[in-house]
Amino acid sequence: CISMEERYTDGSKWRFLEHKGPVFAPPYEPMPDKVKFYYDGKPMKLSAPAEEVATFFAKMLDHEYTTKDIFRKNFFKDWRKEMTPEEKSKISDLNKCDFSEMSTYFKAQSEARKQMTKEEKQKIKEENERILQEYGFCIMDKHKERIGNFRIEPPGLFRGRGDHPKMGMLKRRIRPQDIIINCSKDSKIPKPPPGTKWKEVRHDNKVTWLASWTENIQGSIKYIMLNPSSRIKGEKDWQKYETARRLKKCVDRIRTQYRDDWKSKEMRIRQRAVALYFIDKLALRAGNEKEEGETADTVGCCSLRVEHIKLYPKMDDKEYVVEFDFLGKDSIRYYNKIPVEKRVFKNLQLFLENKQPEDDLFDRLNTSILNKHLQELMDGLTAKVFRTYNASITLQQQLKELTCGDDSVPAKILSYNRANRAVAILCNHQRAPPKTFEKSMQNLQTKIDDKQSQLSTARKQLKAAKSDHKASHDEKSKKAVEMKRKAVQRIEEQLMKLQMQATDREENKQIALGTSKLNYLDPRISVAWCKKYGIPIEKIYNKTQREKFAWAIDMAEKDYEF
DNA sequence: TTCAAGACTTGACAGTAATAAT
DNA sequence: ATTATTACTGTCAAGTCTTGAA
Repeated sequence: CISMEERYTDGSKWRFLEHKGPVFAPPYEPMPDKVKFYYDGKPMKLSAPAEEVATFFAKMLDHEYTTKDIFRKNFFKDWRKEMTPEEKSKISDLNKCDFSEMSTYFKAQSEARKQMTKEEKQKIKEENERILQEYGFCIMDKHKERIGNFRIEPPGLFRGRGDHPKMGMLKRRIRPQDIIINCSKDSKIPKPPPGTKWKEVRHDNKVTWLASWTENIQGSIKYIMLNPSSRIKGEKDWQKYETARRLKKCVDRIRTQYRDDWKSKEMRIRQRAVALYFIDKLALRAGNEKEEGETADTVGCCSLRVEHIKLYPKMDDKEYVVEFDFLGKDSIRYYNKIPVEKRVFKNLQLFLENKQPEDDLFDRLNTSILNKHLQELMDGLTAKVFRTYNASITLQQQLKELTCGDDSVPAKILSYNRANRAVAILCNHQRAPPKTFEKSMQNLQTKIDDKQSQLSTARKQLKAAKSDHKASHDEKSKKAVEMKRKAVQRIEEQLMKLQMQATDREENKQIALGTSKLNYLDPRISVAWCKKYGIPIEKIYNKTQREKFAWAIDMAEKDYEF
């Protein structure tokens, strides 16, 4: 068994690390000559670099964002950088560019890929498997571990989320000379592709990554790291939940404290206390400040602006209602109306005084001030621990409330999903309703209707069999009654299962359960629940999830308490 | 104290594989 | 066997938080 503390006391993450380096994106294959690009109605042969970037645009032609001004502007600017001087002087207006033949060509290609024979598909699959076996694993401290992302991201056009100022920019191709390799000195150093060199080979065992490079859009660093099933990720995950459990022990004290701070003479303390209240009660993210113009305009708690909240002294039958409306991570909208305590409300009014809509709500606060304060309240406490804690405790409490021991397995699973859903709603984990949602809902309803008529038929048959038996009283008719009874029972079960499915799906239309399940819910709660109610763990976690949570599946007994 | 760089977690979603229905 | 549907996996962007230098 591994210890709760870090494996090494000096902050090192490993002693030995050996891997084969990353897999690069396949090189660009020029268009066949018959596929033409047209400028101003006339065919024009592009140089390979310009053509490659043009194909990125052509591949996206069906997407709405290729019509957006910013996207087009950014793309065109970066595209021109790849052109020869002649191309540059000729191609001056994106609106005169016709990529449609390229687009058609790619569609045909993807159609052809779908039409491949079984053998061809099998061959590709085997090749992928070979690459996985060769590059997808590493050795870390005597263990063979799965690597998370061993393929380098291919070049393409950047599509940020939401209203991103950099959408359409060229994400450049990553070459071996861009890559920093990290491994141990005494390992076999990965070989760069023939004729190339790595940017650097280093041996830093204070970090967990195997390779890194700097991407050109934001200038941030990207990493190759291990899969969630690895020891190093698993231990970290466990640690995260243990920190959240420590918060459970002192959360009452912290709540008392911040409520007290609502009355503080100092503005910065009041702001800190109100912000913390939101983080605790609404599971808001911390909200680091962001560089303006570099990313989409999104906020979290500390970066909320005046324009993001509205105060209603009275709304319907409630008093002191705060209405939140802002774009959070990934530009997902957060909309919520909640009644708050009078003191919070009065404080908010105070914070809003003499401010413009675009001013910060908490002008005396940022995440680093808040986290410094939290650190003093509990070792290892930061804003995000509240999200983990509230998510996990909600799951545990909802499971307790919703699960009925006498329920069938599908009913219990519906309860589990509802508990999971409560968490997803708390964390505002939304998804776009699946494109085929309405249709698939209809299909399910048809199935239910069919099943219902099957049931009534079966019931009639049972009735008939019974009266038959009453008349004859022989063995054969008795058996027939039993058969029919079983048939009815079976159909009833199937019907119930379908109805459960329909309910579950309907309630889940705009809610994404995956993120909370993977990142916020202490898996030991789920494992314990499965054990307690005799639910196979496979019903809750698929294979990947079971691998990620192997530590919890090993560890938790039916009486585990978060 | 501020700032940026760095390392790591969290997040929605698209493409693909697996399974079910026809 | 083929097609439709669902489940899963990989992708890669966007957060959080820490650290170290100015």
